[in-house]
Amino acid sequence: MDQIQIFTDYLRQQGLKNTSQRMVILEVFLNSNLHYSTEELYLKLRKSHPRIGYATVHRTLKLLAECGLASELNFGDGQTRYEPCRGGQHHDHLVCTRCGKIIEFVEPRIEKLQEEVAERYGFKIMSHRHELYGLCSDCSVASES
Amino acid sequence: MDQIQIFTDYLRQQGLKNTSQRMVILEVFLNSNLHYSTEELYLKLRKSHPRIGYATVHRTLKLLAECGLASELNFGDGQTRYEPCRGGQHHDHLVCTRCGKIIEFVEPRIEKLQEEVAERYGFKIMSHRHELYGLCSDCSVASES
DNA sequence: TAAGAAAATGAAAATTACTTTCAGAAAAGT
DNA sequence: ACTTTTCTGAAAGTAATTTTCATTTTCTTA
Repeated sequence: MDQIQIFTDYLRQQGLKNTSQRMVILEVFLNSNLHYSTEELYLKLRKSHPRIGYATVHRTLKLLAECGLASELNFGDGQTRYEPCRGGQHHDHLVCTRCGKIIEFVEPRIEKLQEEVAERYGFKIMSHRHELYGLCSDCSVASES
Repeated sequence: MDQIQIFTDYLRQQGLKNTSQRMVILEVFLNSNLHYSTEELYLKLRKSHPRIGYATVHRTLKLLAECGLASELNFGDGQTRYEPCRGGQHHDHLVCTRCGKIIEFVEPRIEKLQEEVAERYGFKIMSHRHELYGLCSDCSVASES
């Protein structure tokens, strides 16, 4: 089942309506590998669909997060970002504090140790965030000058 | 060198002034093991020092973070929190999404794997955040009912 | 110690990101 | 088509944080 189907099913199931705006936002959102903030996605959409408002973009991103098609990210810059969930492997992020580049990483051994830690405290993990901040390879070279 | 000394040295070095407000805020902040938001610390301070303003508390917490005496935490509830840095071992957090309890954990093996991941991408880690969200032992028992 | 320069304070205003409101527009059921 | 319900977009409202500004305080320097 593709992502458009997942979304339309979710809308129907919730008694919500399938509007052209929602479809456009979903499509543009999916066809990118970026980590959009609401603002950024709104600005991008405005080029091709100038009539779509900020609030609609915001509300749609929330919906996408609800139905599992997007995940909310927060890198401490005061803006919530969204990335498409491709149903693949869970990943975390390296964030370059100089150029803003975001690299995704997968490290199952860390996931495993997390579980171990949680168990130590009788804690039941529902979600987590793990972000490494610093300089990406380009920027750490650049800053040596 | 104690923390008051670190702070006064930092102030002098930056050409900033050593005021009674700053000292009071530092003292109250250090004498607690909580993870204060600006609001919470302001309210606590107001009981003993009603003349201290919110903005001063906010500015002082920022200063403490700058000079390494506090670290900023962000658990996604829209409030920045601060905890005293005791120069001890680095720790991360388990956050109970039901009762708000915050448990600190230390897991050097995770720290080590992080470094390994960073190396994989030629990335130089400056800081990181790692938080596990879920139910603490009390709350997971309570929610079984 | 007093005077001057520089910075801090606290109240209020401004900013920022996000969320809600509301009147008109669009979708889905009848 | 008609009716009900939900959406939309613009604008207003929130909440946390940050800045402004007139006044006060601190830290030299005379």
